[in-house]
Amino acid sequence: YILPKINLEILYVHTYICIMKLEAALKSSKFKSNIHKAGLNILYTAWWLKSSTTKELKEFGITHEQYNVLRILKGKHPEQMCVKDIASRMIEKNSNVPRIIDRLVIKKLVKRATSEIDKRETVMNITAAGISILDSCTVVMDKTMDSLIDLTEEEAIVISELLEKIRTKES
Amino acid sequence: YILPKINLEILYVHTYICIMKLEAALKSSKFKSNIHKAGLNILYTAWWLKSSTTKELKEFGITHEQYNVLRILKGKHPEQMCVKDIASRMIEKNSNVPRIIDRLVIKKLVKRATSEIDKRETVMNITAAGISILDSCTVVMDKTMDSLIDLTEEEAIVISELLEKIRTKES
DNA sequence: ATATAATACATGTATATACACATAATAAAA
DNA sequence: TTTTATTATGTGTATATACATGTATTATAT
Repeated sequence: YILPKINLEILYVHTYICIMKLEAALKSSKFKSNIHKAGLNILYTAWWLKSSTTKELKEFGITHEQYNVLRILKGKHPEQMCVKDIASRMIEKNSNVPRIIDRLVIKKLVKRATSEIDKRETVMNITAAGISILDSCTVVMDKTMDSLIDLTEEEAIVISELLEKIRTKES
Repeated sequence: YILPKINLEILYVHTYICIMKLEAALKSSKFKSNIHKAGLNILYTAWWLKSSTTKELKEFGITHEQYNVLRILKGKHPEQMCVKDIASRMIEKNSNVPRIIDRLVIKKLVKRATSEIDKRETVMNITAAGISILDSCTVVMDKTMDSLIDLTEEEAIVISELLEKIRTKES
């Protein structure tokens, strides 16, 4: 890859700019290694991204995780999905899906029933109200994501490939 | 930057390899854009990294957040730190530091007292037991981090710069 | 000096994570 | 078929996040 140099200086012509170096974010002067720093940068950026998008969801009365479940359900709609299927698609794999569903059912955004085929399974379906609220959320969320992640197409691809390289493990 | 091409194919000569493309991780066939995909990759990689390191801490009986607080306290040791100072150095800025401290005090890894200078402040100090357990944790954590994040020095620097570019905002 | 504002922290509540364990239903084995 | 194992989910507990609110202390303003 040939990446264009990330020139932050050019932005100084504008009024105020908050360059969020990790050193400033964590008030730490130096890190053990660049590998270590990359790890902390990933963790901190994820927190930053999640808390920024969570704020946007607040007016809709749902959490980031509930939004995630609704998106997963809509992806298969009108097909039903069981807890296991939803869990396997969650960003945070240890999410306690039954309890996230509980709250969505209370809000009538999701319907829940026992599967006819396998009575161990609980099958979920997004309701019309759920689709409606999800669509409104999605507009805001996509716009927020685009404004938060201000990278070129090329840079976005590189960051995905580097992150996927990190997660690639032999065994 | 001139990044070496990330050649994943070369790894196939080994026995088994788990290439964690985001599509596989989230069982999703495609994403709205590369920007969007980058965002999800950041969130998912952070979860993956955090849950992997959390497992390592389990034998020491502390959580990722407690480890973080201990490291912050040791960084200033033998100086005392108040809640506000600790909070500003946390990776997750909304951490409820007083309650994380509660658990560390119960385990006698941290001592807590009211500040003499400003009685609103509570000042914390890591104990000898705290330093001892932290040192053991750090050995394991650093090794884990290095084995999880298998990037070249150059790639690690690029990923940090891209993440810092994302967080850089004008206002 | 007194009133008001700001600060630092504690605490309460709802939600979520992480994980252990219980239970019912299904699959597999003897 | 009966037993055993596995699977899918529910539930309980400890910890953490996110956020609102209360309280004591300090700073500021009049």
